[in-house]
Amino acid sequence: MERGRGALGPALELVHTGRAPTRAVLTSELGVTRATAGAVAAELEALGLITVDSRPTASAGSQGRPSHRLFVNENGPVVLAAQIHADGFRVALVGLGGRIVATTSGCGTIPADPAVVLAEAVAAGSDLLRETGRRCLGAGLAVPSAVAEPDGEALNPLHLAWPSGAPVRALFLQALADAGIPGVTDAIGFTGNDVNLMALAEHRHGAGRGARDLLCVASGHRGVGGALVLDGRLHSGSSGLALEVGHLTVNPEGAPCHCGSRGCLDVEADPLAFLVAAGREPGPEVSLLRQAADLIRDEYADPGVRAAADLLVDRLGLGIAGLVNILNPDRIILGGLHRSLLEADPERLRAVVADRSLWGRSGGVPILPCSLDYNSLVGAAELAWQPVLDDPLVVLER
Amino acid sequence: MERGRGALGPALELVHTGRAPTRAVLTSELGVTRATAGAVAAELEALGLITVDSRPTASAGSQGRPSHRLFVNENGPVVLAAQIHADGFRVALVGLGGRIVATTSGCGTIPADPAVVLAEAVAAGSDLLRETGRRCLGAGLAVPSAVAEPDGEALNPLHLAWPSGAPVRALFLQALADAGIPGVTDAIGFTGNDVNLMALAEHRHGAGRGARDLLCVASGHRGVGGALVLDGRLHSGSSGLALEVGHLTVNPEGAPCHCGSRGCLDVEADPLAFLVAAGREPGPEVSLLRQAADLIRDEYADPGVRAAADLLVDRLGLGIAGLVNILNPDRIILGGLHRSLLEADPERLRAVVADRSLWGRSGGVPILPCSLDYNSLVGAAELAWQPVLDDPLVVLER
DNA sequence: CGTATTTTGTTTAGCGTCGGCACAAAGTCA
DNA sequence: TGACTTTGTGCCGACGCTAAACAAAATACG
Repeated sequence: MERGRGALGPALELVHTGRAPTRAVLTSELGVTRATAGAVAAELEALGLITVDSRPTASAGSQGRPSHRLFVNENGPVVLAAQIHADGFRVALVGLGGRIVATTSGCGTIPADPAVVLAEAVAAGSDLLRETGRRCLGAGLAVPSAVAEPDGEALNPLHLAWPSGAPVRALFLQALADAGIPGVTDAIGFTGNDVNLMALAEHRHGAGRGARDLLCVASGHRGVGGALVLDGRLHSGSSGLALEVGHLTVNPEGAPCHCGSRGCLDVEADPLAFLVAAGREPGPEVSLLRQAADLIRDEYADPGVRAAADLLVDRLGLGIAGLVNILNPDRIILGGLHRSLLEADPERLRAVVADRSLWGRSGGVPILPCSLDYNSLVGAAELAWQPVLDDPLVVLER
Repeated sequence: MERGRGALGPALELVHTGRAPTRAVLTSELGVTRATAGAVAAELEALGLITVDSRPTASAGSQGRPSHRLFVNENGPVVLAAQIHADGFRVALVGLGGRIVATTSGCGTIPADPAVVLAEAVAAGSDLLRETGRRCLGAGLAVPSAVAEPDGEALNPLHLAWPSGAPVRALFLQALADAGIPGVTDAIGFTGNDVNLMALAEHRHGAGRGARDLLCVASGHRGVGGALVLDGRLHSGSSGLALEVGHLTVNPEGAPCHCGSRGCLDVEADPLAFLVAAGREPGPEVSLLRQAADLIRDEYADPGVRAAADLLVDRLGLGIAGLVNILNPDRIILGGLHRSLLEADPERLRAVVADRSLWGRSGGVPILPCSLDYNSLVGAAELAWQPVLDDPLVVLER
């Protein structure tokens, strides 16, 4: 009927990730004619996904007719994103462009039954949907553990007191169905490890934008997680268990690890390791990450704290160098404790990585702190948006 | 003009990799109608790339009209593949389907000037082309070292006495141009690390067929190499230096390595390490790999040899388990010495990997020996075939 | 042994999607 | 103000596919 069907998804992704501010850019990025790009934009606008500002822009610079500007529709549909963490859960409605439209959280002890938490989170999301009146096109969930494919089971969710192997995806889908969230069918509901989702979010909307091979490393509470985005897609391995980087050996004389080895990244470079190295007694009141990050922020001048930070940076650098030798990414982003360590002394970590990775060439890879708030939450939303980005028509015409 | 243009490349790849023996299979694999599949097959036949056997097949089994069978054209065009190794070079003409049409080799000491060797190899390939009268559509080169992108420079070609950073791709292209090989322009000539190319070949035509995430590990002379094929494409990292797996720590108390650490896979699991562990003096007459493989084949019953093999398997298993935790492949293929070790005792290696990888689930990944002769050579040919597989028309209509 | 059934291959018609092109619109530059 | 540059849009035609009918070649079954 109309022009521009095949290119609909790629075009939406370009606007979504902020890489197509105008129809002219869309034309070149998609490699189609202006006519087709115009038709694609018109179709996306008709679908309510993007808006076009055709007012004469006060354009500075180049000559020629100024472009109309393309925006994600700020009042368009949203997806429901939920994140479970050690201290509770957080739920958000996220629009295209990774914009958080509304968010709420629930705190307190996480019950041992994941179904209860997920039902609470979904109920909170349902409330948000009712309050805002937004149309919901999907839902995504972030959990702080590995998620095994193809069934979406949480493996070893250590700091949640959940049973290992809990079928979180099925439970999440059930909770969504029970809540009767309009627009979300059984087929749409995605689940992922929180570091994976941080990587996805940072790649689309944050410090990882434009990277082809993006490596993320983060430590939130206990242990160290990794994630890899290749050509814009999350690489989670054949069964979802890739980038379990916590058991790289970074200190042959180090502390024993439950994996049977010793000196693993997991036990040498997480918040607890940092607090212990700094000679602080970890308190139970706030999260280990918060305690560690506050210590770096407030007492970095203290020699003991500084020494502990340097030690952890050296260990972390060894682990990252190993990953650089294996994955050869073109950008690295750090989250959680590692972000704090990087920001406190960017040069030390870069030097260690460059020194221990095999070729100066790949050792010179940029290492950046993550740049988004709630990046796992936004990443969970990306999972939910993916079907829309793949083909806007089939999802919207339900 | 005709039907079936967009699907031409995918269709050729299906026949090339042996996944489309008939038009009927082509129909379902491409997700098109029988009409289109027929047109595609006709076009590929007209281009001289495939042949169709429409004789009434003595088909056993299913009912209905028997399919005509599709074959790669055995008398069709070829690509030139060259491999440089410690003992000399080998050159082959390789047709579609990874079939080696003709091959020759040059032995002797590799001169310190790579341009000389490459010119010799290309000259040998030129002779083969003249003798066979085949049309040549491209050329690929395999070298036993990392190859840095985007310029194709060989880094640390330790056992070739070449300078590190030698621009082997440019030299190869120059040699091809000097030889005036018809059909090969400056734009077509590809270079890759030999383990990478082994992985590519095994994925397309060997033990890796059908795998989605394929990990290869091999040791040919000194050191250990790795390679990864993701979704049918070689993952060589942002600058071609991915899967440098030789410096994974597999023995904290092990021998020092030139990288500054100790107990690296490179020095713990290569042919030299095996010969030393078995108490044999490596001789200079044949390659270290040959000596090690012969020892395993002929004297595996000897307690010292057996103990050395077990030790290397344990070290190798530790390294592979680390890779499994990071990459989560769905199949692993071993080459060189590691193939011999695997074939001598398949269960020991599998047990070590399963034991040391984090989840039994990903620990249960199949580990297989490589199955092709000259797999690096065939892989180099795959590099050269790739443009044809991507779009048969642009390459053939020159 | 002949007919129905199944599966494959081919032909024809039709249509959807995109490129090419001409033209209009909206700015800058001299 | 007029020439130039760049962007947006409408129209037409071509290309590449699907759909549907038909033909061919085997098996299944009475």
